[in-house]
Amino acid sequence: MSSQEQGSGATTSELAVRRAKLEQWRARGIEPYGGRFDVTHRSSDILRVADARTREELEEQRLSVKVAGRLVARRGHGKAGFAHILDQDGQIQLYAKSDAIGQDQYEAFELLDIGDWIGVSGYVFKTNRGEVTVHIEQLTLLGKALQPLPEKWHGLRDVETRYRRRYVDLIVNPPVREAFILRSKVIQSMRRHLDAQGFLEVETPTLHTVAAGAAAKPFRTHHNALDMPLTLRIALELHLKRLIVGGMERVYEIGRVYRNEGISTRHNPEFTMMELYAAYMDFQDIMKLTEHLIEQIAVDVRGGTDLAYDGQVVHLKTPWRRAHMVDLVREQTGVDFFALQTLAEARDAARTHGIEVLPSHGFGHIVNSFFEEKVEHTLFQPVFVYGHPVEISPLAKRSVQDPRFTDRFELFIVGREHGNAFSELSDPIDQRERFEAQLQERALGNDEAHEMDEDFVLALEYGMPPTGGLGIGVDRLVMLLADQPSIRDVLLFPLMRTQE
RNA sequence: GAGCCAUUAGCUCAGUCGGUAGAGCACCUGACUUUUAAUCAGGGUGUCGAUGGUUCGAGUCCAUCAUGGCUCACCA
Repeated sequence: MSSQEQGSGATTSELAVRRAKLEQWRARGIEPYGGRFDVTHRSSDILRVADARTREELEEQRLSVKVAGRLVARRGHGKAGFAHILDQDGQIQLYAKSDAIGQDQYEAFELLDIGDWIGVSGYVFKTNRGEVTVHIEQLTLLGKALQPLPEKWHGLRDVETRYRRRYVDLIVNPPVREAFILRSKVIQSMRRHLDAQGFLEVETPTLHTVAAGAAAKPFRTHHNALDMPLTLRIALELHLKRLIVGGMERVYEIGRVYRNEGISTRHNPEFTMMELYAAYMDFQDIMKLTEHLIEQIAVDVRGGTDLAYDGQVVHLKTPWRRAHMVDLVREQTGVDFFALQTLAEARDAARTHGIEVLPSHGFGHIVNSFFEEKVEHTLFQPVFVYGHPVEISPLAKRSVQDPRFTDRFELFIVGREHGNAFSELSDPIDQRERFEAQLQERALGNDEAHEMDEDFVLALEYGMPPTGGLGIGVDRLVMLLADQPSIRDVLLFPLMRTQE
């Protein structure tokens, strides 16, 4: 094996055959990596036009088309042959006949390999069996494939190869292509509905000097010219709220965030968040906004609100259930944290129920641990869980009823968190204290506690209107709507360890 | 980070008790002018993930490593 063939997929001989064909094309005076091609129809356009006509009508009209795509199947019959090409919309059959296109063009047709990009011009007809087919009049090689494609029947199953060579996965596994088209539609729909409500889409920095806005370990990097440490953002939150201070009353951003943490079926180091902030709203308003947004997206991309997920049915018809975190914990465990007043009581309850308590854990952390351990996985149908403890919510406004808790909610669907929202903390003095409490946690060993963001506190000192904010994990929403069990199935290029 | 599982032809997979590797598709040669996973005749193209070990002999047994998957941990 020569060095340039190292690591390639195919056997030396199959590669050699295709390389030889490359030279045969050149010998015919044809450059195998061609130039532009005027496409008049996608495969779906041809099917739509032809389906509306009978065989006889098509024969009379001789509708001319130019279509391009990747050769994915071919069946030769001596001096004639059929083929299928795949374009972004799907497949269309081609028919080549030596009598009609001449010996030279027919030899070219026979020289093609599965995987080659071609353009054809011809006319549309229906075969004896009724399949809409383009009768080739002119064949153009647009791009030679040197690697063979996986098998037509079983496709590509090997999960590792599917992720590492997503381009092959997209070619041979149609449901994969559909899932990513759906992803695009989800984001499109999200934008449309937010834009319609007067939200302004903005872009904020991904290189941050302070890793705040979420509890997560950041990626660290460095700017050479300024000789300055930087982190990749772990959230969009604090910059978007600065814009609220600046008087941009409704803003949102759909963007990548980065967290230097474990990888699982629900976590990738980089993922897509949508965060929005709306002046004069509170977390109750955001609940309504959230459920309607997701309901509308589901209708847009799935045509309804009852969705199959993992063999069960999720009902996304609004309104959704609202439940206080403490009430849910009481339902599942009988422990009523409204009634417990001291940290000691909470620790006792945790010991009784086998909940681990770390030294840095306060009352609120214990409530949260109960929720995560005992409740979270039970929440299959959509539910807004509200009233998170203040200790785990350093950016949320305290609840007027009980200042140990906040006006915050998380949205759970299929046992997973899909969104996080609150009435934003706008009191700069309280905000500074919350950051300081986070720094103390950090000192006690929680390296995911927030860092102090002095400039953000300064912004709040200029005055922020009452504001409701929301973050939605876009990847998880796509997983839900596409009925995919792993985040890697909705990320085109999930992070993989490098080989060798 | 831990446990379990997987890794054999380009792809999808067999491979029994340890005896020097097989099928289908793809590919190659030939036949065939409306096929549909086209068909017919012929051809096996391989560092059995890697490295050690046990053995007369290892795809198979053992150890280590690599990569991946799942579960757990982590991750609001």
